[in-house]
Amino acid sequence: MLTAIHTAVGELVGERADKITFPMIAERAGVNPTTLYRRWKDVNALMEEVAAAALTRDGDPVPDTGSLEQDLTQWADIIARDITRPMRVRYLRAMVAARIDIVVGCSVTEARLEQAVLMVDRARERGETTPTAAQILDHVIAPLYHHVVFALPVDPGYARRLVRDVLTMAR
Amino acid sequence: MLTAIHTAVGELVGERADKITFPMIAERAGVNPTTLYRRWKDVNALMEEVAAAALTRDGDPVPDTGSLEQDLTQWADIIARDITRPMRVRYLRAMVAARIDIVVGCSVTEARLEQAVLMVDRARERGETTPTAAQILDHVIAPLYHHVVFALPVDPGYARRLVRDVLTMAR
DNA sequence: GCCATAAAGCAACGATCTTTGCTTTGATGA
DNA sequence: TCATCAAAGCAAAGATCGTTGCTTTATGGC
Repeated sequence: MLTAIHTAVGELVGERADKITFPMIAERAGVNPTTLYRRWKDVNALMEEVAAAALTRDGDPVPDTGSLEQDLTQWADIIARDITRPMRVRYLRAMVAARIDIVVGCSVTEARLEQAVLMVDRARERGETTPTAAQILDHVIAPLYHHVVFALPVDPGYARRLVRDVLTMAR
Repeated sequence: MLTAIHTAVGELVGERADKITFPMIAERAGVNPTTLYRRWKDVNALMEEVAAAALTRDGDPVPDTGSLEQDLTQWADIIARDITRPMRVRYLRAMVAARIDIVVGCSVTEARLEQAVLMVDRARERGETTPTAAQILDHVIAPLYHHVVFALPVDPGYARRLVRDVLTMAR
């Protein structure tokens, strides 16, 4: 029941991010629109719930190659591939539009920060000189998201360039 | 007439970025809704026009202090103050939501790029070693917008820190 | 000054969303 | 098993949006 609703929202976000209504969701989920109107304040409230479930997803494994440069390159590449998927782009847009950033955006960023901290800590234990985790967020993650949200190109070499840039800060 | 419509849209964006309709705009502007339905394809088309007019605004003067670090610091500070204004934040959100990024987002980014090029060129003529204009966009502008869009804090020192970071790339 | 064309207003219609009262289903505990 | 209460379905009414045909106004050329 509830999962049917969540998947229905997910499908609709994947198809048309513009103008998703309760009746649409209800039809897909095979429930009565009234149920949705009664349970959630509005469509954004439901979307927030779905986005939180979809994006706060489990800990992706963090690369551990033995060199921070390799780790970051792989990591940035994975993220770049992930957030440029049309479906994911629409999720991001929908999130921003629905103002669910305060809740979800922060949790996503925090997850990325934790991953960065992990890689940086390992590198430091190996004796490498590293940028801070916050710098990695600012100079690798932020530009990637910026390009996605504003529909700027994210070619394969771009993530690599960002990693190269942030590493020069450590020297 | 046309300006009345534009200002009406601006007001509405400033108040409620969610669900702006032609009848709302028409009422504010003192015109008939039909006029809007006939002239613009949909609300997004009108929003795009207004956003373009509001954001492509004239060439803000670019700082010219005689040192790139000073220039960038002042510039980033101005931008940070500008894009954190509640009204501007709502504009950005509305833009992203309405998918008018492809048109407007690019033009805004291009304007920033031109400004960065100007400052970098001047610095190079003075003999300074500088990052590229593209790097300034990636590592100063992008993190600022990222923080705004995802509702992360943009305290005064943040812009300064970004500038410091990007300058270390040039050495 | 008059006519032609384009733009804006008006009004009515249809479609869709949203709300609300009431009924039905289903799960829980005595 | 039955009683009870919460949650879901149903149906009708109300509100808003979006569309379209027609009328009115204004602007420019002759």
